[in-house]
Amino acid sequence: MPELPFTLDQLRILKAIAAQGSFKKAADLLYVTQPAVSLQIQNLEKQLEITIFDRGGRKALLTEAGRLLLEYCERILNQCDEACKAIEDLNSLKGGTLVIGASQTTGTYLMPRMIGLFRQKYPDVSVQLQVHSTRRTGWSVANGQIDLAIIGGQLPSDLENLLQVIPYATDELALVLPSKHPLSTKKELLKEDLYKLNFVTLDSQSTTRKVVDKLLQDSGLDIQRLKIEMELNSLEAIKNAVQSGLGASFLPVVSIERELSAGTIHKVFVADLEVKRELKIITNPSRYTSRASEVFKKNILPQFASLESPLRYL
Amino acid sequence: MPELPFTLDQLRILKAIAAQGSFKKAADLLYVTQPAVSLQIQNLEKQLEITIFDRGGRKALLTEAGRLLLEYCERILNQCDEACKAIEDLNSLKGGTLVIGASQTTGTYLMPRMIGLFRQKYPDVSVQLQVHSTRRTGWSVANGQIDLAIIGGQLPSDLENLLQVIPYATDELALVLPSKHPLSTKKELLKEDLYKLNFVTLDSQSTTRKVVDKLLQDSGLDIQRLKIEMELNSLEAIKNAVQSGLGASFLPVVSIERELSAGTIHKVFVADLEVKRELKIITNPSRYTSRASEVFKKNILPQFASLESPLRYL
DNA sequence: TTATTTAAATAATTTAAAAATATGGAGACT
DNA sequence: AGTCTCCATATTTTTAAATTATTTAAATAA
Repeated sequence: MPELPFTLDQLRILKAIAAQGSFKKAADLLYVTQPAVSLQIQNLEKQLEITIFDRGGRKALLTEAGRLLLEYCERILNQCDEACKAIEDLNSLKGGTLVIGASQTTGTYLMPRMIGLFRQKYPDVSVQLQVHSTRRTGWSVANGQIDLAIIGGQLPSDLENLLQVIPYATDELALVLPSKHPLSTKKELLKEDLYKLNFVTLDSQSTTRKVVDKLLQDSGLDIQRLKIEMELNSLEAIKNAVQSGLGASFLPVVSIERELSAGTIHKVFVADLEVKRELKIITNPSRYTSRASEVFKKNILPQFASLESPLRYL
Repeated sequence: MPELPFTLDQLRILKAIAAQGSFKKAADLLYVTQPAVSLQIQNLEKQLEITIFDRGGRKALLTEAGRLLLEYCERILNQCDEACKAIEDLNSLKGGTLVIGASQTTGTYLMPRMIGLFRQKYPDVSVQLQVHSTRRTGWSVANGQIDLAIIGGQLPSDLENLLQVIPYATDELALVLPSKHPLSTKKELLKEDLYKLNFVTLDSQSTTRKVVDKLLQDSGLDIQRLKIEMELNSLEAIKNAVQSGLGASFLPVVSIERELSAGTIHKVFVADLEVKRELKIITNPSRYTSRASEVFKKNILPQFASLESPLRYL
């Protein structure tokens, strides 16, 4: 690694003198005194072993070596300016990439709207959405591949300590029935009614499925007695199955907003049963937090939910 | 003129850390202590308002902003290296341009050989030869358009003080006759014999012509009585005229070397008459002297002549 | 777990570089 | 000649950056 025989300040001074044709004017332009300019150029000339300016006449004129150096000087300073701009853009969210992690549910129904809002405000930041399991999302946040994620399940305990986990919103998993189902007209079901239903569920690996099972079990239900018509790995598929009258399901309300208002699916309350899960924001506190990530967390997320109110849609 | 938010040293450090993956190793590489490296990066991060390195783990990893900055960093440092190389080349005469001025005579017969020798030694320095009158050459040297010149005439007195005038060599203006001329067999002519000759001369504007006229006049000759057959503006044309038997002429010996050895022109001595002029090197002491110019003056010129010996040809 | 190693941050001191102020000299213009 | 402008130089002051020494934190090994 060779030492550099000049500094950016010297190049800046060189450029200013060349432009102004005068040491004095260059000094004024750069808000320094004239001797400061003289000394810097003298240093530069000493270090490069060249004469840069002809100081004889009325004007300070570049020598051949000076002109050569000036060419490089301009290029270097331009690159510097560009670098500054790029960094500024990054700081002011006019560039960069935000990588967001989410589970299937939030990734499908919630994140697109959030990302839409974010991109509307910061169209120059590209956003990448990675939909994975809670576990894998957690690891990605831990090693920096994901800036910020929303999860609905439980993190492995080792990750739990490593990451910052902030409760974000409550996601209700509503019991939904086909609109033609006999029980769909009732205002409220009893827990025992659940045993009469045929369920269409997510497959047993899914975090959401586990959460539902656990909550039902905790509320005293025997999940073995529940009849499972079929297991599908896509919420959309389940929704279609329910709408076709194939069975009932516990689905996140965020995923059935449209169907509820269209009346193609019925949401039914069950006495003494609330199937809810906490959505949590996870970040890695020991890693660099990009501005984009900060902004997303502080400005975008709160617009969609708070701890007190359920998830809402803009 | 915006202030620059970073220094080249900081960029150098950034690059080193990125390459080594460690602050410590970068410090070793740059022959500074580790705190110096840390502090500089901290300054850089403060000034740019970004985080550049993820220092959490075993290795120092670049953040997104860091990677962005590094890209520019590499480009900037490369340009710096290139600039250094270009300057070095200039210093070691591997580049640059040498502008030489000369009068018609020296420019035609002397300079090509000198420049040939120079270019043989320094093939990467391009040389430009400007043939002008003594007056114009002088002004060009004064305002820096010409690095160095050889003149045979008298400079205007204002330029005389401004420029450095170094006697270089004596250029003899020999009386030449057609080889068939009756007088060409004589060993030596008398001054009076000149009145019998028909002269082919340079036009009266020419410096060389003026010099010749003045010397003849000074030696007691009445130049009005000399018969001038014709005035031409080219030495080559005069040489041809003389060879064709149209008349005699006073010509610089440097211009008739070939013809003398071929015997197509005869050089004749005139008793008590020496038509000689001083060739002088002129430079501008108040201006930057390029290496190429220095070398030309110190190494090339002395090989062709000295004050004691007349001009010689290699 | 605890000890050990390694890396980076921090604190305090020293050193060095780059400013400013004041002054002097040379060329240009009146 | 006299004045003005511009650059160089000398000296002092200020500021910045480097060093040594120490602390903190993380990763590795016993």
